[in-house]
Amino acid sequence: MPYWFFMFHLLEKRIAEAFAAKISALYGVSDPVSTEQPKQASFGEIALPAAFQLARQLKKAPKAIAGELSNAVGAIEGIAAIEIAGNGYMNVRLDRGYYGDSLLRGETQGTSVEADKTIIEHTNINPNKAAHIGHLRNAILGDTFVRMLRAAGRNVEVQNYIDNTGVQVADVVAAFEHLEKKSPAAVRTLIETTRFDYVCWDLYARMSTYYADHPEALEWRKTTLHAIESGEGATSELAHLVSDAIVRAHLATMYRLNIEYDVLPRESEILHLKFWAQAFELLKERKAIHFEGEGKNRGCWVMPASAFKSSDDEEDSKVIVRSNGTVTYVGKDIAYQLWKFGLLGKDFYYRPWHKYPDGHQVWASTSEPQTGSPSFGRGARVYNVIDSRQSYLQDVVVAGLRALGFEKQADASIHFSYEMVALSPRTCIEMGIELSDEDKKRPYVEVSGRKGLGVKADDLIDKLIEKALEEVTSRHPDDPDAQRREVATKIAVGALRYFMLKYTRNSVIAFDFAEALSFTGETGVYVQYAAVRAAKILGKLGERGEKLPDFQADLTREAISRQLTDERLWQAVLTASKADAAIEQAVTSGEPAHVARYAFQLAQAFSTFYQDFPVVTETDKEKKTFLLWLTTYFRAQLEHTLGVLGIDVPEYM
RNA sequence: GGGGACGUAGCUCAGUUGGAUAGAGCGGUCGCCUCCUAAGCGACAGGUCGGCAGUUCGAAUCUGCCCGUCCCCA
Repeated sequence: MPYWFFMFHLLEKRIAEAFAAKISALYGVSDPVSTEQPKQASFGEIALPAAFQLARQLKKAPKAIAGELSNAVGAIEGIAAIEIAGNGYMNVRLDRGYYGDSLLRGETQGTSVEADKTIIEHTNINPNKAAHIGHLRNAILGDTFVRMLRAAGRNVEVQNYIDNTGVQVADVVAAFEHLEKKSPAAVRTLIETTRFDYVCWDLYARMSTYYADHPEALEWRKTTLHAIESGEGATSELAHLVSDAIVRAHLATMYRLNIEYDVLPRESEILHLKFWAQAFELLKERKAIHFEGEGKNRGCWVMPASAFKSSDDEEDSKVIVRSNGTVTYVGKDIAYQLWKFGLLGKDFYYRPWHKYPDGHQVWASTSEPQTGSPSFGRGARVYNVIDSRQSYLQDVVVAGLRALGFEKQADASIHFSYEMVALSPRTCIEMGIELSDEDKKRPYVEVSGRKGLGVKADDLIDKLIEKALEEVTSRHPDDPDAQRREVATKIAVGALRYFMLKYTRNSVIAFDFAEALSFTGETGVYVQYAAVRAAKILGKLGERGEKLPDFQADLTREAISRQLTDERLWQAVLTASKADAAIEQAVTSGEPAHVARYAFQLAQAFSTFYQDFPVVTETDKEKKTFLLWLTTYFRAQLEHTLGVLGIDVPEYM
């Protein structure tokens, strides 16, 4: 990564260090000096509030301290001036020529990828029906965070856990066997001839209704779960058929959104390779859980509440193994989390599952020994992208690690939580979902797979593509259909990914079709449009028979300095140079929305530049060269930032 | 009952560690295509940052209480 990607950061650091040294020398105070963005661009580029903090300790007016400091600090490379403003702010003005020159001529450093592995688990959809918009938020957040970390030089492994032995799969299997009377062969035909994930979506909702009306049918669920766990017989075969087909459908859906995975650890292998048994021994051996002899949890293995919350009430203990000997989800999750850190003492085998068009291979766990397969897991840090409703269970998992003595790994277990995607009442009505008067007044209505209430991911993507195609066709009616469709697809994906990313993680998204289908304002489409226009300027140059200048040769530092006296150009350069600072900050705060927000600001800066400066027709040679350089720089930064968001730039729009 | 999240413009949301005149998009009103694509640009209107008290030189931000919405655990 070129060091100039961090030009702004570098100067901030340089200034902070220079002031910290001077403060220490003058006042004997050794606090780190913080920098801020000035409230208004006209104040300068970097603001130092240090005088306010010192004022209390030194019992002196902030303004006087600021005056002393700015006089004493002396010349700093790359800084043009320091001004005192307000009650004691020190505002720094950068040397514009120095800054622009560094961006143009800065030398590149080799990319250093961290040795430690970061594991990100996301998507994790029950393989029993089509993916819906809630799953999209999970996958898009997870995938974007992966891209952010990789852009910041981290070594990342993407896992998508598949619960192919759970209740949800069992219910669909039971529905095929008992409601539909289908043999495995008949289901195989369905898989080959229908939108199987959609068929299962409806069937799952039907089964749930049936259970509600015929509670005795719940016995089917029990026997089906047993059959699946045994791994033998027609029912088990059916379960594998269903879940494998649905997993393929999910991966195809996610691939439409540029989302790929490295490995699919599956619950069936966790069972057959007896991960839980191993974890159970460990938990007992290290006394992380104990057998309850009395009370409501009599006969259960429980983890004391004191391990995961500020209560030692026996009532709040978490049951890990039920009195009938079956293990709870949390128990299995602890085993799985131990495996992710390489702490379980057991491992999966892997077989190739799917190869993406770019050659990237996804592996799936298997219980049969394989030759030549890679290894997974053994992470130094683990992010679990799971919605906030499960934060209690995630806390218990981390407490389990802690109780086992794995403090470091407990600290490195991060629940990357996010709020759910619900439906706006308006959208429910549009979709023909009946709402009670009470629900109509709510800001949103929760989706429910059990009721089949929700927006399917592929339906939404299709709808977005059709809408984009209309727009593309109205602008380019004569272009070949395939080309228009390709452009429309990139626009649709950009719109969807941006929509899911623009909200911070802890805000509930009340999904609204009108909003999601919007292509104006703060949208992915707006950012793509900026990137397309930047590329178009450079394309236009070629059409006119002109060549791109050799910027390093043609633009002297003096020339850059002259051009950057124009405030508008300076602000443009400044905004464009902050891409990696924005990404870095978003990584630190764990908030992909910050990258989306920066992308929008970057596109806004370009749109303003585009409006103010006709590049191709510029007659002043030096200015034209500079404008062309800035255009290439904008283009690179827009594409880089969109890439981190997983959004492609269309050929045209 | 216990734990957590949230409450900012008509609507949907940002708001870095407490800092300068609280921002953006949508919606509304009014302008801008002979010129690299108007999926764009500019301007205007719109606020008791849920309420009260406190800490502080300074609070949308921190603390306490209250009101309201949602989620989880029992």
